[in-house]
Formats: sequence, C-alpha cells, structure tokens
Amino acid sequence: MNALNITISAKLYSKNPDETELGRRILSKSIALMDELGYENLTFKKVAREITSTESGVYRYFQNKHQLLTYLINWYWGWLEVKMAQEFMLLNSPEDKLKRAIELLVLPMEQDERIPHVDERALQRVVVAEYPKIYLTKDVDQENKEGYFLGYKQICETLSQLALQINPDYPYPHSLFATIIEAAQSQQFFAEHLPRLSDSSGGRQEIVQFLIDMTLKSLRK
Amino acid sequence: MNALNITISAKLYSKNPDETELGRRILSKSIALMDELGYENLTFKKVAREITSTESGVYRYFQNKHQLLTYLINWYWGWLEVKMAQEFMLLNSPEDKLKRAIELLVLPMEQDERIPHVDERALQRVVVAEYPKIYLTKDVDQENKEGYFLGYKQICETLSQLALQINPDYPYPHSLFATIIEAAQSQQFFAEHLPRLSDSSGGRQEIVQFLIDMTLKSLRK
DNA sequence: GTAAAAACGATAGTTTTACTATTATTTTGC
DNA sequence: GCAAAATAATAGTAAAACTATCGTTTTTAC
Repeated sequence: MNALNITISAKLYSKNPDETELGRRILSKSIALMDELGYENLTFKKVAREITSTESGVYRYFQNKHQLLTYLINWYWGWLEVKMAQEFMLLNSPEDKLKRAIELLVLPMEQDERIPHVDERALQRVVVAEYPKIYLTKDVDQENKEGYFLGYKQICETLSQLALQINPDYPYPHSLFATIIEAAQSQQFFAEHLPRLSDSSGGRQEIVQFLIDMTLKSLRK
Repeated sequence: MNALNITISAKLYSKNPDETELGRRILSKSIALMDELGYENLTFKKVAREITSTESGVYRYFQNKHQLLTYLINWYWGWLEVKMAQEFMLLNSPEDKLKRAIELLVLPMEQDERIPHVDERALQRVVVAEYPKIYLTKDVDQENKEGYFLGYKQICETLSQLALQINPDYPYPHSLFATIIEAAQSQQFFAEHLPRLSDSSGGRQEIVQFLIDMTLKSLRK
C-alpha cells in the first residue's frame, strides 16, 4: 500500500492511484488544482494537462470527479487517524488526548516527508472547503454502503470512545464529535470568509479553544 | 413584498419572483424539484417543464441555479427569523427562548397558509440537504459582499445576543451558534443517512435534546 | 530474452448542461 | 386602444462529462 498504511475502500477508485507513478501524479496535481480552483471548476481535462497525460488516463483511476474528491477526503481522515494514534501513545488522560485531537483537526500540519506526492496542508484546505460535498448527494445511501465515508465515521468513533472514558453516561458521543469535527472545518472557513459566523479573528488557536471548551463542558455531569 | 415581510437581498434575483404569478410558480416548483432530485440533478429546463414555461423564463428571474438555491435558503432563514420573533414574544427567559429557537431549527414545521406557494417542510428538507453548497464556492467573498448570506448571519447574531444575556462573559457566541445551526441541519441528515455520526435513531426530539444540552452547558460559567 | 498482458497516449465522438440570442405573441399600465 | 413590458418559442453555442477505439510503450511472467 503506502508508507503509512492508510486504508481506503477499493470502491473509491478504479485502479489504485497509490501504486503507480501516474496515479501518484494524479493525486498530487489534483490536490493542487482542487485547492486552487475549487471542486466545481476542476475538470479531468485540467488534471490531465497538469500530469502531462490525457483525460482517459485520469478516468482509468477514478470514475468521476466526485469519486476523486471522496478518495482525497478519506485519505485525509485516514492520515489524521494515524497521526492521532501516534500522538495518543505519548499521552495518558483521555482529556489530554481529546485536546490533542482537536488541535490536530484545526492546526496546520507539517508536510510528511515520507509521502512526497501529498501536500498535507493543501489537502487540509481542500477538506475545509469541500468536505460536505461528498455526502450531500442523492447517492449518499448507496455510497455509504460502499464505504465512501468510513474515514469520517472511524474518527468519530475513536473520539466518541475517548469521550465515554471521561463521562460514561454522556448520551450523545457520536453527535458530539460529528459536530466537533464539522465545526473544526466550518469554523476555519467562516473565520476566513464569513467572520460574523465566528469569534476567531483568523487565528486557529481561538478555534481550538472554542472546540475544547465546548467538548469538555458537554462532557461534564 | 410578501405576506410576512421577509427581506431578501435584491442581488439574489434578476426579477423578484415574489411579485408575479410566474415567479411564485418558479419558487414553488423548484422547491419541489430540488427536494425530489437534489441540487445537482436539478436543471432550469426541468423547472421550466414543471411551470409550463421555458428555460429563458426561469433565467429572467434567476441568473443561475446557484442563485436560485441561495434565494431559497435565505428565504428559509428569513422565515425562521420571523417565526422566532413571534414565539419569543410569548417567552420571558433567554433560556426558554434559546430552547424554543432550537426546536424551531429542528422540528418539522407546519405549512403556513398565508404563503401557499412555499411548502415549508419541503424547503426545510432542501436546506438540510443543500445548505453548505451556497457558501462553499470560490465566489464566497464576492457573494458575501452582495448579501448572499445575510439570512444565516442574522439568525446567528440574534441567538448570540440571547446567549450573552445568559452569560455575558461567554467568549464564543457566534462560533457557538454557527455550530449549533450547522449541527441542527447536519444531525438531521446524519440521523437519516449516516447514523453512526449521530445518536438519534431518527427522532428529531433527540437532536433537540442534544443541541440544548450542548448550548446550555457551553454557556455555563 | 521473449511473448503476453497491462498500461498508457492520442484522438475522436456523444450527450447533457449551462447559458445566450432572437423574435413573435401575449399581457399590462395608463 | 396603444406603448411597454413580460412571456413563449425556438435556435444555437461552448464547455463538461463522459465513452470508445486503437496504436505504442512498458511491465510482467516464465
């Protein structure tokens, strides 16, 4: 697979882009283009031009743009899951782990040298700007069955389990972390583009504080 | 304007659909079609067929599909704002008002007989299924200047002010209600389509309880 | 080392969408 | 009843989203 053992449902590609040079170029350049142009303005033709290949070359890896975006976002959640697991080993209390998880969700991440074809910072911006588009479709139930959203659900489950260690009686752990994860993305977007929907003046640390405050207060008895 | 005095930025249409029979038919049928087909599968051609008019007829009212969706969602926020104002008059404590506001956000609403061309329940489903698409675009900054998101920002501001009456020192009122409003939508969607991202088994009342719990705990000192 | 298989590049073509333009007809305001 | 506006009907364009075909190159198996 790849250096970090990120597993992605085989339904999310026609041919595994992680295993070939061309596939990795597709990933690398489509992250950059999606970041630059946005999902709506990206086309496989533009990706093809960037990777000095052809439209059909891209179609050999991904059935369509939506599948490509879903792959990228699942890759991001998988990667974040790995990061969290690494950092949790250094921490003891579930509270510290939750705090660190929220930081990882919001703070800009450093480039992972082991995976040169993925620009994690650009991918994080893509996730912030596009993530709900992968499930807000009429195909959501079918795609859910095919594992399109496993990455998101897995992170939510991991954090829910931590929350229950703090307060085993808390009745809404999944709702809480679905909300926290979503807010982690949308507050970054709002702070930059719709500042009246946030109290952060652009600083990520304020968003982290808000989310930690909300999480820990919610878990009180 | 219309029976309820819902104000919508004039940038959100070419010709005010509220003032003509054809315009109201466009609103009515595009809500129904958007609910049935989803935003991506809706076309002006399909709307035209439904209203027994033509594609160019629809274009005379809205520049494009994105503007139409944005109009509908702003109409929804405007309508909800009116509802909240009405109900707040019957309540005294800011806590009761916040609780009622959250119920209005989540519980299915009854049809308003004064506005026969808008099916409020269908519109609520459209909002749940499509709302982030109006701002998650590369044009967000330009469109924000033109008032595309005033409805959302207005509701967020109203609720923030209420929150500060409960706890004047709470530092994140806008972030809190942007998060609560978003969660009100996304938890409805998750409960139905991605149940592992929610603790509601489909009941709206459980979502209401979760959101009230989160709000009131967040506002504690 | 070679043959078969797979992947790739190049090109062309189809269907649909999103949008623009033009003109004739109907409706409305005064 | 006339001018102006709104609407219906039709046509057309450009780009997007695929699909298909077919040589050529590269990889893999043995």
